Amino acid sequence: MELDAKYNPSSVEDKWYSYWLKNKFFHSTPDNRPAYTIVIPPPNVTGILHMGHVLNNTIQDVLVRHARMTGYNACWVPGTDHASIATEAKVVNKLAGMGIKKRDLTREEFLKYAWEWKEEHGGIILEQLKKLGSSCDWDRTAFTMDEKRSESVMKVFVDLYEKGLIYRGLRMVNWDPKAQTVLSTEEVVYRDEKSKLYYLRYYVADTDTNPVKPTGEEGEVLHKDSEGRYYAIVATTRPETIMGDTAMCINPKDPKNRWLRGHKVVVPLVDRVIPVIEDRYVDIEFGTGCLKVTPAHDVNDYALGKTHNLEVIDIFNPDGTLSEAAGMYVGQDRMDVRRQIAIDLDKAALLEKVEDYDNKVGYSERNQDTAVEPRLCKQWFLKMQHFADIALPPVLEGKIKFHPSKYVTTYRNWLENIQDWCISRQLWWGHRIPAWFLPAAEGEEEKFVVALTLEDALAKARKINGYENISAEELTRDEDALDTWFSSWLWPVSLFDGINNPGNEEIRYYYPTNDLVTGPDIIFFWVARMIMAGEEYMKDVPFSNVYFTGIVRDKLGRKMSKQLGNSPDPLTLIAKYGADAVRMGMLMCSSAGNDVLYDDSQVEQGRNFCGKMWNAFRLVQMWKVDEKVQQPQASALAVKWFSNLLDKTLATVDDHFSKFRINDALMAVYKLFWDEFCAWYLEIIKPGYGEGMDKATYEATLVFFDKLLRLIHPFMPFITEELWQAMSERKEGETVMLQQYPVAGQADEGLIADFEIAKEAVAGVRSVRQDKNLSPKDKLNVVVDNSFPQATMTVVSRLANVDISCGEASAAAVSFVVGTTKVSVELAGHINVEEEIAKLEESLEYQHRFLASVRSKLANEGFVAHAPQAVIDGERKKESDCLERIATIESSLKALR
RNA sequence: GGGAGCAUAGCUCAGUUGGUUUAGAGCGUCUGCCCUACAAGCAGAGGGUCGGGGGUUCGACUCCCUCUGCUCCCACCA
Repeated sequence: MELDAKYNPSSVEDKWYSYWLKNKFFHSTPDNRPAYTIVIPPPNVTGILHMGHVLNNTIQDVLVRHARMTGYNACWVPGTDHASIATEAKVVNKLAGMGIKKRDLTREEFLKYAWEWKEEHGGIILEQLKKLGSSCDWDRTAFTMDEKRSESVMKVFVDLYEKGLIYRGLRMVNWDPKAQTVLSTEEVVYRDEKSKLYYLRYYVADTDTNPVKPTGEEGEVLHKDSEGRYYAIVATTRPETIMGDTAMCINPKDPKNRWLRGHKVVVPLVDRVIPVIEDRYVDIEFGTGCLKVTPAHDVNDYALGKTHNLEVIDIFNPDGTLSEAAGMYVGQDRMDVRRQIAIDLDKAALLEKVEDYDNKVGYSERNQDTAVEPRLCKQWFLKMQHFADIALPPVLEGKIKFHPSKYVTTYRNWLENIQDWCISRQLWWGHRIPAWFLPAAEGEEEKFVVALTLEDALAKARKINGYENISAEELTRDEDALDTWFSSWLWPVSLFDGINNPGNEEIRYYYPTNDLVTGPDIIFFWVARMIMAGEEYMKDVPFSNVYFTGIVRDKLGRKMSKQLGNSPDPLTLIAKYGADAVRMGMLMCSSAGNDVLYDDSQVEQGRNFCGKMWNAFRLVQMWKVDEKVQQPQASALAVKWFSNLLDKTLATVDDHFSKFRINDALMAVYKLFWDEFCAWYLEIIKPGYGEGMDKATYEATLVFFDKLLRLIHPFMPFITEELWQAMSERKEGETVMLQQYPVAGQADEGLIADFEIAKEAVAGVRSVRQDKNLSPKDKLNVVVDNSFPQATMTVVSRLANVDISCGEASAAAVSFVVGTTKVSVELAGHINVEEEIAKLEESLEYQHRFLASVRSKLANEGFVAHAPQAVIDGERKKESDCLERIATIESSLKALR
């Protein structure tokens, strides 16, 4: 087979990916092998591949391919997430572009557009994953809103409701005025913001009937205007909410404001009279110690309102504009009103001052330009204490291991302070809540039934007193959909239909899955909740290991983002460098849990490695076996050495895999191939120009190459398949991806150590050459001690281009020490005695200093008394080795002089 | 405000219960090489008082305290 001079990934990758697909190599069905299962973190169905996906999915693919080659029935289940908020927002935007408003459409019409959008854009990301080489079982591709998954969600909702874990309640929730839906606390991200603190005048209203009586206490602060009217000053960041004020609150222990006790004050501009209440909640030190209370628009104020029985005035519409209830600025956006009301207050001499103020403002995780509004409304909640109780033990007890383990603390803290999960969303794109409302009279408490179908709902409704004759038409289904995560938390179970069809063959075989690879940013959203659902519905953990990847950043450490334009397009990279190069580039710089600083140079390194493999293969391939050629000694030794080194490295790689140190495993493999196999092994056995190669060496080399390809395959699937296929005639249906992963054997450490001495000797001679400006082509004479590993001399001779012998070097030689033996390069005519003496003296001095440090340790009675024997022996060995080296250097010096 | 983590070569990071010759790797840098596998390469070299200070110990990059500087997570201070 003729190979191109350069590796061309694009012509190779599609070819082998289709081959793998055609032969269904990725497909898994239960059999008698142990299962190895990964469920993909389902990407947004209409999303496109970014660098984070590349990292995440490369790691999953490495794990899956490795497992597949080590005897497991490996199954990587792919799928996509309906991502309700994000997708609905995209559809709303698209419709807006067409001049259609969501609220002008019926639910059915809107969903028709949404499904069209999903069909059009959905699944693109899965095609992109294929370009990466992902070995997912595509026959199992799922969608969080497909039939089975939807059915699972409905069943779980009904089940949890019946267990009393789901309830409906009026709560202060986080409202996204743009998407016009409620969000869970986890979906709100807080951002530092430069804002203003407005100091407003609240005049005392009841001076006629209840004159202000200063207490005269120390610290009392009275405010009186030029006309002698008393007023309080309230500091607020949100002056636009004063229309909703129903009280002003002071701390009963605050001497500054105690004179306000029992009074009423006037809300500025609004002219509503509100009471002054007292509560220890108020921070005396903050602002003026006076707090305006707006129960409808602040969580704490709501709590205050409850204890003090205050009226709740909701002044906002769902879209964040002011409502009729505000009485002023009706219809204007809350942010515009904030600016305007400051002006109006100032004009009315009700604005005392404005200060700069840093505070945190909540935004929707999905929508970074509209601040979240606390809002009082009725929603569906899931009680979480029960789930926290069942999800904590498996992680604390190590049944589930987190990599890195520091996330156990994060996990624990969250579960120990768990809040109920708001699961309803005012969206149409999602799983519609299976609850039906019964007709109820005005002011009467709402009545509803939760059921899988309308028929069930009707049957349930008819059992309620007074509704025995209700008809299906009178039931109205809840308009809301469920939080996206309410379907993804079932993912490891629902993918194998474990909810609808408990105990089926697949769920029994594939569950629990093995490893989960995901980002720490969704540890609460997803990881924790999957553990909850797994424990609730399978009475078992959903996975044994969670590998948390870092965030992909640019080389300056900035997050990749569209705005910064610092996020390369993975497909462009793959087209330019090849998928294997991109995979390797991502893997090299990623240790579990650490952020990844991405730089093109890493991918270039991956590309270079492909080139190296390619060329090494070309070299081996051009060799011809000559039966008449005897195996050279150097080759025989090289074969033995590399075989042992391979065994040693395999053990290292196994160890790295077992600890999820994927990048270390890759690094070990990289060095084995490049430094050891190419730079040493191939150079030793390489026949001279035009010469044939002996059969034994050639065959051993093919065995090595085959093992190396298998070893590298999980990391770089395409080039390894290409080369493996090119190695010999392969039958249709054969593939490297289903070969056995190389198994480590016992390595001869002594042989490897001897060989290291030889390598150092070679490097030493080369260094002398470079130093003396001698061509590598000129053969030199080298003399070594008897202690030099004799068997390796032939290797030194070959690689350093020297004649090597044991014995005494002449005076005209340059010497260096390798380990404890002397290597001398005969250099008659090239030697500068002064220089060599200086060099040797320098190294002699160094050895003496080292000797002194070792001896001072050994002379230390404490050391000798306390240190373990092995350590003391080690120091003794250092001492004797050092003495040997000193003797060697001194003899060289003597010879020179 | 609470919690977690990090600080080792120019850059990115290893350093696994304290002792493995005087701390390692990859990339980058410098020098010399186009030698029929590979210049996307080969050969060689330089580069660190392990953030500062203190302590424990015979011995500290490793354990403890403290300071400094970053990062992340959580939290209702208007």
